[in-house]
Amino acid sequence: MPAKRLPTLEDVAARAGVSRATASRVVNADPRVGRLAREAVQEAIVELGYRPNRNARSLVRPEVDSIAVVVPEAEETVFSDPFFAALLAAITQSLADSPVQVLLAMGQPGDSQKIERYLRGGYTDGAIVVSHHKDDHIWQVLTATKLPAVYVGRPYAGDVGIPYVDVDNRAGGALAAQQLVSTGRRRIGTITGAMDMAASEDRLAGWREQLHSAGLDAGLVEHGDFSAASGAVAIRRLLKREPQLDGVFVASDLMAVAAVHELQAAGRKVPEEIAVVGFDNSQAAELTRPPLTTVVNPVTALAGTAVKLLLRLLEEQPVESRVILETKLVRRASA
Amino acid sequence: MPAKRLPTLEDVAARAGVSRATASRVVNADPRVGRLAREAVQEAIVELGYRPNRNARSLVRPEVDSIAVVVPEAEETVFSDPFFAALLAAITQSLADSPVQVLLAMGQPGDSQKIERYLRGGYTDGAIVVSHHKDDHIWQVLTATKLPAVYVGRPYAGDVGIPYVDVDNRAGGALAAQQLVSTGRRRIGTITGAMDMAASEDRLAGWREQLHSAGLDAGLVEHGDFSAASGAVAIRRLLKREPQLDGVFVASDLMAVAAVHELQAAGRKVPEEIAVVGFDNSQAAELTRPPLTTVVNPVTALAGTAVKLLLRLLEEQPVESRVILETKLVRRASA
DNA sequence: CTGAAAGCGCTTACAG
DNA sequence: CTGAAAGCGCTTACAG
Repeated sequence: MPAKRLPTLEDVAARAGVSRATASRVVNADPRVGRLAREAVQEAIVELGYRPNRNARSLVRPEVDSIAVVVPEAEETVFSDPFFAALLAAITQSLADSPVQVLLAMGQPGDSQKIERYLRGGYTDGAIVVSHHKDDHIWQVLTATKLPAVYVGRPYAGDVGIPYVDVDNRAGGALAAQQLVSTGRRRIGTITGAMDMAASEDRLAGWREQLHSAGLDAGLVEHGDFSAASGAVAIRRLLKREPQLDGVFVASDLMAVAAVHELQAAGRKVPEEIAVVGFDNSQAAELTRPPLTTVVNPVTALAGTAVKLLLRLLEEQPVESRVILETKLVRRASA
Repeated sequence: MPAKRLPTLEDVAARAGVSRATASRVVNADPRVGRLAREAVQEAIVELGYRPNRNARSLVRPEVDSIAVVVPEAEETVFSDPFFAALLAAITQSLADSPVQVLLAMGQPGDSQKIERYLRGGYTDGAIVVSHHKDDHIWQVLTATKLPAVYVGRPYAGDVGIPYVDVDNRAGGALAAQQLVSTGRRRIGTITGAMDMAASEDRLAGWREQLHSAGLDAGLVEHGDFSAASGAVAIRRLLKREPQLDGVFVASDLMAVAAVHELQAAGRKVPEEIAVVGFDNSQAAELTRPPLTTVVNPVTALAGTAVKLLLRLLEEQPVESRVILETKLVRRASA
């Protein structure tokens, strides 16, 4: 007799004096079980503290158990950037009423091996990949293993045969630039996100496009990496390069808030002397002083669409290969 | 032939011209497999895009697969209160090098049924329960199903036979009060957390104790629920009740930051006219103006201890029934 | 080094 | 309404 063994359905059946089949039917709320049998089984379940073995069930009833949200970023990043928090909350919420588990797989962006091993390992039935960098090999793994997957954010490599949802980042960057231009700013810079990500490229492209068509210099570009610290550093560099800087588009609110703090610390008035436009429309944008003018990142729609696509993929139904969501500018005090 | 079937080990074996046993050994990196066989199997795996079926493996090799972090709070709360974010990050990190999955189970605090069903459902091998309210029946479920579990934070019902880790909340409340008293404040209030949680009780008790022993009125108590909004409401009530209020201990930084904003909006200078002490030592405490004096909630140690205890429980080793972590005050500008 | 066979805990036609 | 039996995909003594 082993030291400790969890009670199985067999134990429950024995105790209730019925067959495993009947016990199983009770557990699964199958209506065609007699009252006496049902009650006996229910009692046995309580007495034994029976919990079904999920693995055994899944083996024989192949349903969707879990989907992984893959974020090739460090844990600190994931939990400190409100964009991820909001996206994760939204994904979790879209699946709240289904029995599908949401697993979170994170890992250093440089080293996606752990994630790749995870994806290959059969731990999950599908994946939503959220923050995708140029150098990771995630899509190759997804393709090789045929794991149903959806990207949030255009894959850097372009169309790789995996459907994706994205916000129109290019239009967003353009909106931001337009706001700065149309309010009379002339020395306009931008702080980009990590340049190994498609979103950063697109936002920059939109910004650049607008400056060009306004006949302004589109050279005042500094690269951040979406972290608060990088925003502070970048704005300092920008000021150094162009002391007359009077407007800046920062590719995320997290960086933008840091940049505003930095500007204020340097004695520059926002928005009087320099206007700042962020991206994301996160809570922080609203709470910081002055409140941030920013481009909306429709997190809930992004999450909902990704989940919907993945669920369809898992049911082997056809899905759009890409969905691009519109964005808009929210005008507040900073620009 | 079914429309679509994932390749199994059997398929791999057939393709490689070996037995399932050998194929299995290659997948599990068993050294005693000949080079030719190994290579043939590896090739087959790649060609077929084989992913092992985790359920089948777990069935036969009963290892710890996943642990659930149970937070009986709404998704929004979990993702907006930095305390949870920090705790989740820390728990995830402690398990980063192990193959153990971290599942996140959330749900409305009033309605813990969904969580209870989840816990009974056999979805996970163990649980860390993080934010526990008086009315939920989680511990009863854990006890009934013998699911290995650890609480972060003293269970409201007291010693229920489930080990827990907690910070010394009572001492923390006392430290906060002491700081206010010792800097000459005399009309000192407090904003509590949700009163159906042990942490709120303990922090309040510590605060009360100190005021009593300083011979001050300990009646200026307003109840919040740990949300930012509740902090704002509570400080207004406090001011209404006692316009001379010159010090307040707020039971979380999230509420404290909101209270400070509210005070500033009402034209009160912090700390000159009114001192504020928070709890948690979250990032926000550092970033808000003025920076918050606050009591440290040692999140990393809390998480690390909880994981350690749970892992031991899962290995059926004996564990302490409770671990209480010390706390300290971090002095900044707000008090 | 390799394979045939048993078995993990469950569900589900099938037969009654 | 109920049970005997097959089978899900894998691992692992056991025997060779």
